[in-house]
Formats: sequence, C-alpha cells, structure tokens
Amino acid sequence: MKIERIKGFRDHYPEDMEIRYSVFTRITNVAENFGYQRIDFPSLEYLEMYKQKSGSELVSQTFSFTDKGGREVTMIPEATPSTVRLLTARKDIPRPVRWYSLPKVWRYEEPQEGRFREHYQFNADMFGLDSAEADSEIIGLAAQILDELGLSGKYQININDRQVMEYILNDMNIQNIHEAFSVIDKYRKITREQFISMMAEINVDKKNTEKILDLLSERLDIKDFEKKLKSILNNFDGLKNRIERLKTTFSYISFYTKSDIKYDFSVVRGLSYYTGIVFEAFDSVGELRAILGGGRYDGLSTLFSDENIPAIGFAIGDAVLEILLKKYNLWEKYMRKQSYYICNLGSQFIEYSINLASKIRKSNRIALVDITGRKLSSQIKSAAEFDFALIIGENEVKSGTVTLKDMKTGEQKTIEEEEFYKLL
RNA sequence: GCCGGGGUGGGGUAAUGGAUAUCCUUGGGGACUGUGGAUCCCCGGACCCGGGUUCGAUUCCCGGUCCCGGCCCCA
Repeated sequence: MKIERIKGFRDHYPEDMEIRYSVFTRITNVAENFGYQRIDFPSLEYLEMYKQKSGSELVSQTFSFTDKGGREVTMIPEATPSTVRLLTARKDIPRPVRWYSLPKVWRYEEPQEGRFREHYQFNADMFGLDSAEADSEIIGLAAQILDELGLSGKYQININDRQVMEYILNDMNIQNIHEAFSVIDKYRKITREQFISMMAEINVDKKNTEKILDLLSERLDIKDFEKKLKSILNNFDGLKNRIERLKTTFSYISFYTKSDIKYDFSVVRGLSYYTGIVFEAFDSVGELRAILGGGRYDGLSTLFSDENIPAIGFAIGDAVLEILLKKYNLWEKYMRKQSYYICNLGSQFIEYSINLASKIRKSNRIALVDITGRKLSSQIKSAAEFDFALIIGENEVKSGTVTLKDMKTGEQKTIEEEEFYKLL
C-alpha cells in the first residue's frame, strides 16, 4: 500500500523550508527586538484545558484522543491556554511578562484556502498590565511585524472592544448577547436581509437592528467613533472611560505604525475568553481570511490559579500569511549566507578540502565538500546553485592555492590559500 | 460533518474500451581521465485505491481516499 500524506497536513521541502524559516526569523526578530522572549510548550495538553474557556465549538474541532493512561488529551488547537499555564506555574517571573512562541497547532476541520489541519502559529503575549500602553504595544508589535515583512500599505487592522459591544447591546436591552455577537460576526458574509431576519430570530427588535446595522456599516476613524456611539446610545455616560482609553490606545498605536487602523464594530472574534479590546488584520483587498487576530483576555489565568492576571496577545497563522506574501512576491529569502561548493578531485586531497571547508564554516558561511568522486564536470553541475565553486586537485594542493570560481559570472582565478581566507 | 470540481513519472502535460501510454522538464550517466552548469546521446521514472460492467478498464459506473475550493466554525 502506498502511504500518503494525512489529509490537511503539509510537507515542506528544502526550497520551501528555506523561505519559511527566513520569514519566521524575521517575525521572531521583531518580537525579540521588542524584548519578547521565546517560550515553548508541549504539543499535547489535557483536553480539559480547552473545555472550560475556549468554547465548545473549538473542542469539537480538535485532534483529541484518550491515551494509554486513560487521559483525555488533545493536540493543541491554540497557544494561549498553554502560555497562561506556563505563566501561572511560576510565581517568580517579574511583570510585565513579554513572551512569544511559534508552535504548530492543530484543528480538525475541512481544509480550504488558507486553512490546514496543522499549521504554524506565531504568538505574542503580554501579562501583568491592563492599560492603553499595553494594548497599543501589542497592536504596534503586530503592525511592525507585518511592516517588516514588506506588507506596509497592504493590510488594515480593525479594532473593536468587547466591553463596548456588551455595553451597546445592554443599552439596547438585548438579552441574547452571545447570540447577537454570533450574528454580528457574520455581518460581512451575509446580506442585509439575512442579518435582519437572524436578529429577529433572537428577539432583537427592528429599531435596534437598524441601529446595529448603522454601527457595522463602516470602519471608523477613531475621531468619529465617539460621535457615532453618542448617536446610537440611550445612555452614553457609562462608556466614557472606555472611550477615552480606546482613543488613547489609537493615539499610541500611531506611534508604532502608519498603517490603516480603524475602529470596526463588526470585529467580534470567536474565542469566548476575550474581555476587552479585540483586533484583526486583513489584506487590504479583502480577499483573504484574517492574517492575524488577538485581544485582551484578562481572567483566563483564573483557570490555573487564584490570581487574575491581565493579559493581551495575538496570533499569526502561517497559511494566510504565506498566500499574501506570495501574492506580492514577498515570499522570498531575506538574507542568505554565502555558499561554497568544494570540488574535490580525488580522495588524496580530502584533508585539504575538509580543512578549507572548516575555515569557511568558521566564518559562518556554507561550505560543502563533494565526496562523490565524480568527474569535475558533474561536480561543477552540482555547484551551480552555490555562490562559488572551489576546485581542489593536485595543482592546488601542491602549490597551496585554491581555484575559486564565481558561479554567477563564471569568472575564475587561482589564488594563494591565505589570500582566499582574507576574503572571508 | 455537508456540498462542488479534480487525481496519468518528482513537476507540468497528451492520448486511449485493446498492442511497448505522448511530449517537456527534473534526476542519473556518457561524449569530455581538471573547466564544467551550453550542446548532443543514453538511462530511470506514471494511469490514486478497491469493487462492478466487459472477452478486455488508465478510459465507463459505484464506493473510498487524497488534492483544490465552498459551507459550518474560526484558534
């Protein structure tokens, strides 16, 4: 029987992995330059961890099983609960805590565009602060990562706030807040008529539905945000502090990026643990799923400890990001080490070649010795994808030289060994 | 879980109810025992799996599987 790859999973060959790794490195570099430190955690966690806070829908879409010890476990579907588990397990870590991770995560769903059953997910989180400064730093980090990847001007970030949304729905006396969120979340995908009838189904009256539609109709500049709320709400005053904080947050975000950041009441996010600001980044053309998403999730720490630790973070999946970068020809190697292919013309010269390779590697360059014993023409063929070929045979070993061929230009010269080392 | 479209060497493809399954490319080798990645020649490599119809199935039918996309949901 021919063994095939499991559905929804991907193989990554060197030519792909080289670029993927380069993209990941650029992302993690930005995070590290912000002072975020890398953590890692198991790929397998107790299913229970997701049952309590992530929502039942998520749990039904996990790779879960009972292990030989009778434990109900799952391939992690997201990083946040594990990250919080690590945090609460240690009481000595000074706050604020700035952490990032780049795990693989799994979801049992039908694969479709930008969506696989296994993918990489970059996560960045900050714990210990509940403030506009913290919120804006996290969103600023997200924006700078996308900017670093060359996506400036090609994405937009939409921000909303769970507390604002709940306040609005309460102000309208809507009882089924959770269901209403679910309908609001679909706003961009359904027609106006469908929206109205779905709202009616959960007992939201026509007048309030019209108000909500008015809110959802456009992405707002933060300066128009307050005006809009005033026009909608019966009791505006209770929201004043929240609005001030959001205005401050938007103002601070502008110190991080010039990108298109707007308030958008249609951003709800599915995870039930979000408690404050929530945000998503989209491709400006609007063809793809969200590039990244995140928000504030104060309270999740109470799953693992008595302490309530403020928390905010976001995640970037590699699938949509890859589509987007490819679309703009940005899926490419960022920097590449110089590489040398050493054509070794006989086993009697192997010591010379190995020493040469070692010296090159010590200067953090790639060196590979051809140990096939093939004729030179075949070795040169293999050298084609390297920057340089070094030919080592009787002539070179006797005279203490190397023959260096630039594989881009075809230029070739024989120089003293010491002379060559000076080039490194 | 549901729906639609697909599946021919590693990649891209052609054709076909019947004989050795086409072409390009990639890979290996040779012409060329140290100047090659050009050129020429040679070689290797495929009908997704199972069942059915049929004298005969890669081709037609059914089921499965995987891929692509959509729904649901979204981490």
